[in-house]
Amino acid sequence: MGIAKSSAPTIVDVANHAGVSRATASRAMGNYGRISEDTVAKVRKAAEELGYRPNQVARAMRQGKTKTIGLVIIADFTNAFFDRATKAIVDAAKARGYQVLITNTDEEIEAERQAVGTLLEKQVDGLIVVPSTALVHDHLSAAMTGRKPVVLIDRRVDGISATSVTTDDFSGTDAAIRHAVSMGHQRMGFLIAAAGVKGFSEDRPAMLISSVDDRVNGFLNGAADTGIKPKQQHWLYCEGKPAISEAAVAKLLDTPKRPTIIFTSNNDMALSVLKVAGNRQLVIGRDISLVTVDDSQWAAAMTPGITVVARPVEDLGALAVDRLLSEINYPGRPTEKIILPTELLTRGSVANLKLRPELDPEFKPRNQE
Amino acid sequence: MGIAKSSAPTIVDVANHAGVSRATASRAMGNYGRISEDTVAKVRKAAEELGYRPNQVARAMRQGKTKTIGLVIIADFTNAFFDRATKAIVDAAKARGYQVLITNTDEEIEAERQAVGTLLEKQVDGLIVVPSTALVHDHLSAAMTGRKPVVLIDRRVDGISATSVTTDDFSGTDAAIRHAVSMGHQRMGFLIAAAGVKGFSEDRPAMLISSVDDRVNGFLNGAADTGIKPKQQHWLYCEGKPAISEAAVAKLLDTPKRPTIIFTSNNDMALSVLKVAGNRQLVIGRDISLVTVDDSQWAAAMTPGITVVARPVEDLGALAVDRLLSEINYPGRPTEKIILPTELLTRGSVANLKLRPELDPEFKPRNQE
DNA sequence: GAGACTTGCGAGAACGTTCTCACAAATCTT
DNA sequence: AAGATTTGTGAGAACGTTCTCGCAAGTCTC
Repeated sequence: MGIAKSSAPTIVDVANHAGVSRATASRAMGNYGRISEDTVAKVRKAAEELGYRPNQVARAMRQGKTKTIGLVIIADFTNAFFDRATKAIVDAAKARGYQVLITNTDEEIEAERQAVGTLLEKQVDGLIVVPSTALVHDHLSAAMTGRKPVVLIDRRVDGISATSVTTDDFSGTDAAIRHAVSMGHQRMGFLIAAAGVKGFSEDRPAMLISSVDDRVNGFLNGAADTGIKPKQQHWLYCEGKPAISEAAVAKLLDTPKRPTIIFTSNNDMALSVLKVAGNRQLVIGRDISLVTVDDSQWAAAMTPGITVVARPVEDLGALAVDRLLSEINYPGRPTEKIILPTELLTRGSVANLKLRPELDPEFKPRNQE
Repeated sequence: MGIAKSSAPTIVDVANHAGVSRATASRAMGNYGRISEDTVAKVRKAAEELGYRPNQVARAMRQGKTKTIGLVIIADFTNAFFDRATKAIVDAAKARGYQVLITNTDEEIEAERQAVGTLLEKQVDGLIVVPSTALVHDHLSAAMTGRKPVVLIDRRVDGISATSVTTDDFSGTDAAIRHAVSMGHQRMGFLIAAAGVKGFSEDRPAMLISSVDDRVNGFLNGAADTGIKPKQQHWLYCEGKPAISEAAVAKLLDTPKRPTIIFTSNNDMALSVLKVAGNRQLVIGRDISLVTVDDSQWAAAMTPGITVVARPVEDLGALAVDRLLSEINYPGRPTEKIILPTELLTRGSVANLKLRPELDPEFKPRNQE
């Protein structure tokens, strides 16, 4: 009841309606300080009647805490990481009373720098960042100096003390190679996402993001341990555009003694393999084998299923929120570089050349019957 | 330079450092009011030296505008809509100087109600909502009464005056049916996502979300116009969980005269078809045909490609931001129900039974040679 | 039953900005 | 050259909260 107000009711309206002071009304709504139960009930009732909603901007202004975290993420192409991580982070934050301000950098450092700046101006309590490069981190360090905790996910950055939550891509790729070798594969293609490269190239670029670097090293380790000779390896570092990676796949398939298996460092490139192989009537898991990083619904549903290095992205997101909030609420906590385990999910996309050596186009039958 | 301060510099620090008043410093930073160029330069220099960043919370408090919009979206399973729409909205908002606070309702009305409340408390300037149900909208109407514009996307809600941006799913599904008929299909399965249903059922639930309702009506229209008899239609309304939809697919494939083609109302269900068909050695586009709604990278990359009703999700997101901002900045603008066109992308997942009638398991050769 | 302590509440400041108003100095009129 | 107008600046209020402090009334202690 009462006179219709043009603007939303404030704590003053509630106080007047309940016949108490502003301070008392605030205490009643906020459950703090000394206050009698009767007064709380009276104020709550008044608030209810007026449809009062506390103004969190004003509260943030006074308390210096917005209960909001900033998410700086990369959402290009079908990036299989983006949707899973975002959902996990948003849900975990909500469960702990925080909201998420989201910004997208299309893997561009300037966009990232600007996004961090904007989020800091909005007074977020902390940041979760997928760093677009390991080379530049002054803006992140500056945020930390300004007492805003930063948690990096998916990729590490050297020379910064921030907590990071990443996955053990080295072991994942290493395991993938061993699996391939156990299935009789020797000639291996490797398609590696590299933001800095123009087109594609066999030369390793100066800097790779840490997760991709780990995948490369895991590949090398697995290959060395299983006796795969460098000559049998076909490497292509490749920028992200679908047209480019499709050309790279074509190039791999056109090599004289072409690989029997292709590893791709992300899902977009795996899709390029599917597409180009399909155009050439090559059947995955028979004529050409495929392993990629990151599981997905379609990788599991296809026939054959795609063998993948699965990463616990949901756990990663939830853990990042967990760490960030503890650094927000207990400043000075030591930071940590957390590495979550990966898992090789073997499906049908890797042909068993030991059982069916004739699937290798280079196969020469010893004796014909 | 200067004495190290524990907290971030404010406009007062800038004013002192530049030797002007708070008001003048604010004018210099904000480019408004009467102010000399010399003073602007002096203040800007001081701000630069101190590393001043305006506190947007304080600004929001004073101006009553946060330059933030709230996004209430559904991110369950692989929802192909979520990532594309989110990216489009975030990018469009950023381009116009707005940030996005994102919350996820797992298609639960209570979560939606709570999310809207939280976002309003955070004083967002407007809301973009994927409504989880068409039945309840008091919280959305209340937001609009409180002068916070609301734009609905993906799904319409009757009885609310909010602007909505949806896609013409009726025509899309209608076109899909006609295409199927032109390819010789007569017995059709239809797998329809329905949140309210337990398990799956042939009975149409009391309420479907508008986009799904449009798909059903488009199916019926296309079927009626092309002379498909109701007896040849196999309908299953189905809840979202993968295990359930896989059981529903199995049921369709087990019907005595099973459908030659299955339409699914979303990508999750299409993946269930892929999976179950694969398990039974049925090849998509040969033994069983498939059409779904929403294009995706994998649908295009697979062999055969999946025929889809493509919806302009990026346009939809950008347009939603556009409309929302114009309602924010020009209150009282008339609202509008915008419907964007869909497009049938025909790929190989629909077998041509006219050319190859023997692909129909019910095919009886007229004369054997 | 008088001092010590506890309880409940209100007055006022504070958070960092922008906006309104007032006013002095500079410039324009004729 | 005196009034009228424009220009540039500062003082202070305002946004809606929460927090600190002080004070009156109530309760305990011996």
